[in-house]
Amino acid sequence: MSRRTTITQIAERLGLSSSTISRVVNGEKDVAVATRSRVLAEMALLGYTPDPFAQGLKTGKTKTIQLVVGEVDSDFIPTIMLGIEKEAYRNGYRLLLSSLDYERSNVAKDHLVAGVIYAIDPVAAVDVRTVIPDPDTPVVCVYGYDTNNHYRSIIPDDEDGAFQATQHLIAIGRRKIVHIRGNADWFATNKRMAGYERAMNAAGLGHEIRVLGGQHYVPDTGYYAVKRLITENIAFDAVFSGSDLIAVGVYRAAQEFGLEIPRDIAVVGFDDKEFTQIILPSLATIRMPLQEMGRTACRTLLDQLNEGSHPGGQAEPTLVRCELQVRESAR
Amino acid sequence: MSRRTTITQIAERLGLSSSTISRVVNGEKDVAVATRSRVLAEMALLGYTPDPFAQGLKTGKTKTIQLVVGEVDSDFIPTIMLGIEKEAYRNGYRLLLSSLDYERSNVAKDHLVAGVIYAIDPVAAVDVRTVIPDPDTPVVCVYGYDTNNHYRSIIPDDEDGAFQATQHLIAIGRRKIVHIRGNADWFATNKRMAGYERAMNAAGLGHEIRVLGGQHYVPDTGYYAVKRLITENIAFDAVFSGSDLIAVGVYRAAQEFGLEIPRDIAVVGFDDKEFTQIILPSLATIRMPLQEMGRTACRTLLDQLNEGSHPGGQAEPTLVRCELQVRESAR
DNA sequence: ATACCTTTCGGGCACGTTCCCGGGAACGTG
DNA sequence: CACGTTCCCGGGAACGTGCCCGAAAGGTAT
Repeated sequence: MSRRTTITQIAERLGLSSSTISRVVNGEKDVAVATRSRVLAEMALLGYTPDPFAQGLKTGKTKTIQLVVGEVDSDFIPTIMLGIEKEAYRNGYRLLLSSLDYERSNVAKDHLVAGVIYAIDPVAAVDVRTVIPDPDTPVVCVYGYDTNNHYRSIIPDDEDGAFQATQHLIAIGRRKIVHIRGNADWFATNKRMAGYERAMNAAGLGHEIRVLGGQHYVPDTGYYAVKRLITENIAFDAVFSGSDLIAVGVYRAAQEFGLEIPRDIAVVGFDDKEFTQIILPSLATIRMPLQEMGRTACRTLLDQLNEGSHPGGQAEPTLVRCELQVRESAR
Repeated sequence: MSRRTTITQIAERLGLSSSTISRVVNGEKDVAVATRSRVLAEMALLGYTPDPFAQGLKTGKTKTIQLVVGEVDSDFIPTIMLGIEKEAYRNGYRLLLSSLDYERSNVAKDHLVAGVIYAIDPVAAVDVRTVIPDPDTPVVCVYGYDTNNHYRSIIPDDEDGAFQATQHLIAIGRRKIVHIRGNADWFATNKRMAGYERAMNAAGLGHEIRVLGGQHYVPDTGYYAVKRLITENIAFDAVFSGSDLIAVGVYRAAQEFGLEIPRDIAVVGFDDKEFTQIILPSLATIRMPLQEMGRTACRTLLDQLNEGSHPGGQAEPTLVRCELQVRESAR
């Protein structure tokens, strides 16, 4: 219950006015070097921190950014959050957490937050403008993206990741490389397929391009794709899976039909989920730099906040480079 | 940039005083029914919400609770967070997110938060009192617990979970059940062993009790334990693993030595990680009610906030019941 | 009729901070 | 010496809300 130290207390103890203390707190120029250091010393002594409420009330600005997540217990969001958090706190910003389900219409309703970061699963792409009531609050999307590019967004470079995966399979001597894709509702599905095709064409393997799947991102999609290849007697020596989960299906089919990984078929997945290092053989995959994506998203928002410059018209999503993780399934 | 509607605006439009509006906002009794409804209608019309800054400045109280997490990208924390979040927002509280790493000494430093929830990995048990500067701020721990029970904490009932696991193995006809435990630094390790022993004794299998492991919660611990059993020619028909990760090691050893799961040995893990449903055969395990734990933790904190009653002396941790997930590895 | 209580409402100060404005001292420049 | 300019610093009004205190109106008991 002990009252916190205020700006006026310091002023009285030093025989100054509260205005002066305020000036040194905000780092303004109109204060002598001697007085400044005196104030700083006293502040440190009493352990002064400015009252966020009084500050917010007076200025109308906040050092709080709202973090809206689709599902907190999604696989990737937490790591993204970690990146956002580091960057935010490093710049003296607080993080207000809220789930999309429970905020819906009242995101940034009270002028309590300086900006909003949307960390949403891209599958459930929403028109972000419909959710933000105030068109003036800066918004940045990460992982998912705003459907009409009205706000800036940071997303993984799926196309390049797929390119790396395919290129690696080619590099270890595979030629008949099959791509098993997920459902096309998700934009990344096409990006990954494009990367696969580009790598094949670049290696002069355009005639070997073969794409299967197209169902959901679950093991069954991989299982049935491989099963079909075998029953139809189509030769292949490698699989680039649209996701790690699809690769699990490939594993199951391979085991069932007596194919050995990676001897008979090499496999590369996408996502770098935890189990890729647990299953046998360990699954080579594409790792998305989740933490860096979060960091970049926060950085982008902070820049908008400082410059006060609004993105204005359209803005292409910023792509972040993915990285190949070479493991037993593809070497 | 448009200014928000304030309490005084409503007062002027209705020919009342700001005090009256304040009274109806806070639901106090000294206001006529007629005036109350008039004010409420006007509030709804203008879309009024009280300014959190002005409120906080005046009252010194906040509707914000601080959520301190060990590692956001830990396996269990996110789901716990989800439970906390639901309960918090349902009661009109905001959630301030901060990581232990970046907050350390300045948790709840400014009187900005009403209370603190610690969602920490229990392995790195900290003396929470040393981190909270103000002894008067209510604190609740979840998943991990305060080493000296100075604050209330919500943790899974590891002992009962282990009991259920062992009991199930007995129910499906196994007798020579081995327990492979993790490292004893973590308090839950002993709880789980105790549950195992209690179930064995209750079934009159006390003479069959056999505990191995004791190293870290990694696959190798399970692998070498099983390897030792086999090389020393000790008969066993089931394994209760201290964690899912340890069970993975059991799987590997079983495969290496030609033991079939669950025919030769049944396996039950602990944690219900995602990969338990991906590996073959799917791993039976104990599921911790993470979301409910979060909910309970938040509920507990809110109760403390409302009653203003401090836990006072010591408080035993609240145990939340775990649930057995029967899968292929143990049926 | 007076005294007293209850209900309903307004006036006004305070919370801690920012910011505009103005004043004095010091420092030049003609 | 008079003047303008720069550098420091204080006074005081807000920001939107809560809350204490008192006032007016109406009712009831004496």
